[in-house]
Amino acid sequence: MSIAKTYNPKEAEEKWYSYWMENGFFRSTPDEREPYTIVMPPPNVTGVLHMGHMLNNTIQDVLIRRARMQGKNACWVPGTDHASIATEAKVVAMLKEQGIDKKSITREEFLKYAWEWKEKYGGIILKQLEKLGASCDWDRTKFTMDPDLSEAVIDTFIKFYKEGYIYRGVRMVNWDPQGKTALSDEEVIRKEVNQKLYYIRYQIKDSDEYVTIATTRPETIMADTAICINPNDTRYSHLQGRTALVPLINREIPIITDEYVEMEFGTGCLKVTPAHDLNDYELGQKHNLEVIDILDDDGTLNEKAQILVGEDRFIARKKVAKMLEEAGQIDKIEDYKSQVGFSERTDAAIEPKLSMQWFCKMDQLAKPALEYVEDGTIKLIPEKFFASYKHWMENVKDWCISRQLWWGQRIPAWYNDRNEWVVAKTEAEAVAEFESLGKSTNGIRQEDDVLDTWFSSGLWPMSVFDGVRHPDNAEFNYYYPTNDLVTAPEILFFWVARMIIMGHDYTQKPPFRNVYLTGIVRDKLGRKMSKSLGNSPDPIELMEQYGTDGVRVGMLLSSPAGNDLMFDVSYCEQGRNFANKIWNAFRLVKGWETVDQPATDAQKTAATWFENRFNQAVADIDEHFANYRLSDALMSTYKLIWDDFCAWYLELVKPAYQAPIETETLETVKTFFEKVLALAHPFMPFLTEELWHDELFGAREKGDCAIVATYPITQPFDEQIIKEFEVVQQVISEVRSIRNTKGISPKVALPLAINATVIDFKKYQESIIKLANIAELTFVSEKVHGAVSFLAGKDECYVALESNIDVAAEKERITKEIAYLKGFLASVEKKLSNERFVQNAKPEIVQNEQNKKADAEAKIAILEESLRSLG
RNA sequence: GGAGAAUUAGCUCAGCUGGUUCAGAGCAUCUGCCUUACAAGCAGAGGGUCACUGGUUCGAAUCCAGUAUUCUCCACCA
Repeated sequence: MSIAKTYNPKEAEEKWYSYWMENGFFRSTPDEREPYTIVMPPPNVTGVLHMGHMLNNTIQDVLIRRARMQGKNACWVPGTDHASIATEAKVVAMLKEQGIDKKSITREEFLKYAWEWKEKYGGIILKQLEKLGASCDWDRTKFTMDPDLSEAVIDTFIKFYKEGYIYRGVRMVNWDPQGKTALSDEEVIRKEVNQKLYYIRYQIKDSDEYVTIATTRPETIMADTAICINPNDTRYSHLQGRTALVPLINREIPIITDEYVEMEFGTGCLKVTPAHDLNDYELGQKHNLEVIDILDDDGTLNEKAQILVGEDRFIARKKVAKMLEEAGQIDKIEDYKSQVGFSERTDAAIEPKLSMQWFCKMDQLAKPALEYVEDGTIKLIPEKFFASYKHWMENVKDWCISRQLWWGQRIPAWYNDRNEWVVAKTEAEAVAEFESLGKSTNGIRQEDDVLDTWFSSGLWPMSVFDGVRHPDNAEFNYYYPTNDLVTAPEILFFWVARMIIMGHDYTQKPPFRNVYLTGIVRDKLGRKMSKSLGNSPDPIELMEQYGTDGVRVGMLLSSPAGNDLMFDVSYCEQGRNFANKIWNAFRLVKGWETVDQPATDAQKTAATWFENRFNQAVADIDEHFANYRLSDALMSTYKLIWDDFCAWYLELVKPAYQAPIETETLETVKTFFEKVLALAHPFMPFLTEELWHDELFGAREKGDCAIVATYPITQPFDEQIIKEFEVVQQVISEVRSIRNTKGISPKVALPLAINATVIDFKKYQESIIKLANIAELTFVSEKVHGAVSFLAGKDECYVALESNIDVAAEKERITKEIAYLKGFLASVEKKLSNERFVQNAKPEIVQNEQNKKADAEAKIAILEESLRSLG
């Protein structure tokens, strides 16, 4: 029976994914085996698969599949994140398209829309992961707003509150005027922006004098409550204690002094606007200044501004500047570059805003989380991220955890009509709490505050096993701490640090042992792949085009941990080609007729070599996995299969055209084939499963699948055998090379004579004849004259050509080689004659140099002899 | 403004605590092959002052210092 000439991934992919699913191979329940657990970083519920997910989840799948094959109880928990602000923004936009304003509907109505939307569009990404071959335990799929997970979030809030980590207060926060919510520091992205620096004159009261200040934000002058100068600044000493007038509105403000003001910057005078700048706020606190907040939640000016009420801050900026100019109160305007914060999600310019919010105290919580990484309990891979992790942990500020949104877990705080409040899980408990405090419960209500998404995702490794609500449950105890976390470095602080903090606070254990930080997927030009740039290929299309296995291989081929991946479709092509190579190797074996015979000696020799080489490769691969060097592990697998298995082993045992193969050898080949399929399975699950079930291997028992095949275990191997065969390979290559350079067709069989003094070539006689196409192989003990010669190791080989050899060319070639060896020898001798080297270097190094010397001398002697014999 | 990282073949990257894994791999390139598993292939070949300048050392791609270029993270100076 013949099979297709090229591998057709599509069919295999559909067939085997549903087969795995139906037979429960992805499912995990606690048992006596060692668990191996990964919780998937939950993609946003609104997300669609992009190249970053592709990389991330391929890595996780490779790890989980390998662990499963190693006999561990592998559990990969998938899920999605409600992504509070990002999702709410999308729902708001959707409603807007339908002509519905968020303000016009109630919270309950909005949430109804949001849930509908989530049901409709949410989780597309999980479906897409199936195409990738992700072997998640889908029965465990979680969503961060599932009732049990939400309850865990509320419980945690209350616990942290009781432990004193959570407090409520008025602080300067990052305000997103578009999302109309507070943000944490981590959600603010700073970008350099070209701005104008306006030099504005403030008149001194009862005088014709002016003081000039420099600001980038003239629209905030109406909120000024002081002018500040450095007390040491003699230029302005005469102004101390005077009063200035805010331009346009002529409000009186004091002139104060503080060393905070840099004399060199601008004019050395600072306008103090406590409501709209963090530093000014602190200055205001210090000097007891009034706080005038002239901005509404949406970034428009309110009535306190007195002028331009209702205008957006950026329009107001221009208008104020114009009005000042007309009033002659602008000295000059300079171009100026400065850092401005933008909302990570809405990209709106952040407004520092004084606001009542909930905060989580971080300093104490952060300490054990830092220790875990410091003492190696948790390993960051690659380690280079430790420095910034440490820096963040040591400088972490309190975390603003409340968001003025609807989509998320509502903060369990209850207020009465006097705005007194208690923290309680239910209204009933709140009532009881109020009463026990002797406070009114009139008008009891909750505010429209929800918790930061990262507060809930921080619990993810615990909450997916219900470990927050029921820490004693068997599943949690079995699977937690999880093993590996695979995620992007961007969210090291957002997410990883907080999981460690929360995990420790609950369990006194780390939530995972290893954090594998993947790189960013970039295009060939080094640009980050993004939708807006349009430089990202559609992963689904890629999989259609190159096959899922091909794309998986392509992704991994050049992505060492933590390094960015310069993605190019040619990698997928390489992956596809590799899949095809395996497919065709299989076709070869499948096509053989058999004869009931034992293996020949040559076949046995080949099998011995390959077995040792295989074990060597397994050892390599194991080591690469231990170091999380997946691309190296893949490359070792790739070379083992392509070069050693296909190009050498199969060629060695391959019977002549239409000749049958010995049954014993076929069995050996099949055994090896299964082993290499097992090695390749984590990388190429579909192809390997497809071949695994081919009738070539006979009928498989139920459950005998590549997905649960035994992953090869490191076995001892004989390096000598491998090295010896390398010399044999060298002989074969040299003969081929001679053909190539002399323009002799590969079909022409050549005679070969070997003066074997080191290697037992007799053992490989047949192999050499076969692969180098040798007409006659003789063993000689003396130099063969008139033949092309070459050295394989230290044994000389001769190929007698029919035509006379080109003596001049041979001489030149040999002379060149001698020259090279002599140069090499000279450098070795120089070393050895250096007393300080002999004295200082380790004995084995010196011995090595001596070996090199003897080696080179022996080779030179042989070559010089050859040269002489050429006349 | 601070911190970290990178710079090795045309491209993407290995190269651990200095010395036979020391100048490597894959891809690409070139030459020859439609050899009956595979042209998505086979065989062979070429290709690098290890960014630059110094230093340490018997010995440096490897350690140190400086320079250049690039990247990332962190940081509230109007």
